[in-house]
Amino acid sequence: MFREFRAEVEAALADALAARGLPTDDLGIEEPPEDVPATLASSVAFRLAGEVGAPPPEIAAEVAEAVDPEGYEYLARVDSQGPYVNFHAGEAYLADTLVAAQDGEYGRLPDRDTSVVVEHTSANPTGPVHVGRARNPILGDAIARVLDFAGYGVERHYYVNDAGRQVAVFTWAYETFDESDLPKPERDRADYDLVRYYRKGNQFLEDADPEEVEAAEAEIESIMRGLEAGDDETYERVERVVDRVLSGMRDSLERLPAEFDAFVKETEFIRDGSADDVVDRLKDTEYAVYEEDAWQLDLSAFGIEKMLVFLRSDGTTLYTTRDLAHHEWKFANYDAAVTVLGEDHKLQADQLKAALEILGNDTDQLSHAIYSYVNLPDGKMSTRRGTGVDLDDLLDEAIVRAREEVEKRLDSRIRDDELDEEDVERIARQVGIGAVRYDIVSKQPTKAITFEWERALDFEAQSAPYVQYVHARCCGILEEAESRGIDVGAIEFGGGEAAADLDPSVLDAPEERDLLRTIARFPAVIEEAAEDLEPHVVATYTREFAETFNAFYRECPVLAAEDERRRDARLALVNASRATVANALSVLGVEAPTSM
RNA sequence: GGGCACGUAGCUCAGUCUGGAUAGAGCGUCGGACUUCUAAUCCGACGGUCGUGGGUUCAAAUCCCAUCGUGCUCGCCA
Repeated sequence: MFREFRAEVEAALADALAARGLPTDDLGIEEPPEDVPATLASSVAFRLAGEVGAPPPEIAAEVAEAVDPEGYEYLARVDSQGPYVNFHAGEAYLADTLVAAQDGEYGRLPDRDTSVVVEHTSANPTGPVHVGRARNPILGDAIARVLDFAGYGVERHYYVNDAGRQVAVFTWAYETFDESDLPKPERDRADYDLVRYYRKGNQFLEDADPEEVEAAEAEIESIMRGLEAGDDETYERVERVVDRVLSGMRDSLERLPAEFDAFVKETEFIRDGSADDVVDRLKDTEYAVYEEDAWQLDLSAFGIEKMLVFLRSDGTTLYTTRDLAHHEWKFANYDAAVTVLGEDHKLQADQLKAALEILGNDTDQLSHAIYSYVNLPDGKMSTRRGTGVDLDDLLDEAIVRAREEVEKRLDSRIRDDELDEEDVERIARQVGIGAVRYDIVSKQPTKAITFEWERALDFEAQSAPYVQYVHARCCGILEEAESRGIDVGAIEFGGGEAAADLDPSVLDAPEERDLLRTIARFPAVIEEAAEDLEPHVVATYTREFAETFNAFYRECPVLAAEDERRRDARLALVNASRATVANALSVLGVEAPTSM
């Protein structure tokens, strides 16, 4: 209801100002501090002081007087406090919020009939996913979920780099080295198995005799040429390695979970000729220059000083050339495209956008979500060098520690439900993985993260379990209600005749009203997170929500409420809370346990 | 060196885009609350030159300029 209320406030204030011939371009609508009872406020009086020639408090009082709440559904009262105009929501605001949030899909915004392709992760298929890379799928998946919940038609794509030097090196190494020369794999899975060849190959290229290296390089180059020429046999050799490594990486990603609608291969854009088509079209533009036998793009008109080579002197395309074809394909098939990238790809992303514009595309369709890398306290993670923490190890450790916490609490449980081994397993997994995911998704993407075990696996407040616990509490109350024969789903609202009819106005405790007001804001939080591609605002919201709910939980007994009307209203409020926190967690990709 | 990001309590972070009411949380420290719908919870105390210096403004953590520190980047790699 917050979004509706905000729209009413804007309209009412603009009307009042316009009627007095005052400018309405900046209404100064803001959320007041916590101790101010209003739902929204305006600081417009400051700006009008010069215009009107009166002190702001005087103007604020006048404006408050001039705004007419008549005819609005939720705007009940307007007053002023010092220089601020305060807007108060009426009973209908809270009552309608309570009703709306009974819907299990509460917070989902109306369908926008707009398709968005979210490309994320797209890690080179060279080995197991490590924690340094894990921010991408966690952020990317959350962005996809937020957009979906905000009413977009979302597809998730993983762009597979199966045409670059790295996979050529990999293919050569796989075909060259013998398993008996390799260390034991860290796990019994394809990506852990094959990465040994990749590491061995890279090590060889660094350390071996120059002659041997030269021979190896010749082989690697022939693989790259074969790919470029669309040679089927080479393609099959490479795919044999790529597909197997990728299947292992997918297993890791699915644990987060991060799943994809499509794995789009770079080689597709070579084989269907679209990369060549891009080259031909770029050559004809005024930005194209032929220097040192290579075709390049002068992007200085776009504020980019670095030249973009789009065709090598040997006539082969580059990653970016193929990515241009890839993006034109996205533009042809979707209304919008979002790509989640590490900050090290920032320049490349800018070049890509400029080149797409030169090719005549509307680049407003393309947004990049850029995040900073996750480093270890003593340096970078690298698949090639084998430094870094594998995502699987982090998730395993998280589950082990979560399990210890569950077991530690088993004895002291007040609640007399019996958790069996299956429950313990489930809770450990939900909490452990949720904690890792939440830790990463709750921070601004631009901020660098240094990975530390203890911090990533801290289950205390401001973590996933803190929020998950609220959900479990809601479920506990609702379950208890059901077991006492109260049909929460059948509680009806306002004006009905049954005794169980619910009257939201009995929710008059400050904790109840705070909770409803917080629930009312949820759809606006989704809207903001989707617009800015910043799911961390949803995480911030879940914390505020959990705090507000816990205050309610402390002060307002539900099942032991003084009378039935109050009990039923509170049950509805718990039901609304459950839907809100469940959906907020779902948007973050964090599971919501029904018991903990 | 050029470009881009980041710098808020001892530590980890919200708030910055869109300037506005005494700058908010958590961890840690100290002190309290379980015969109660789950204590992975709650309540209280302590803790801040919002990197620094200028500027714009009635008003700056927020905008502009400079500066310091950190990270990323500046391949016919991806």
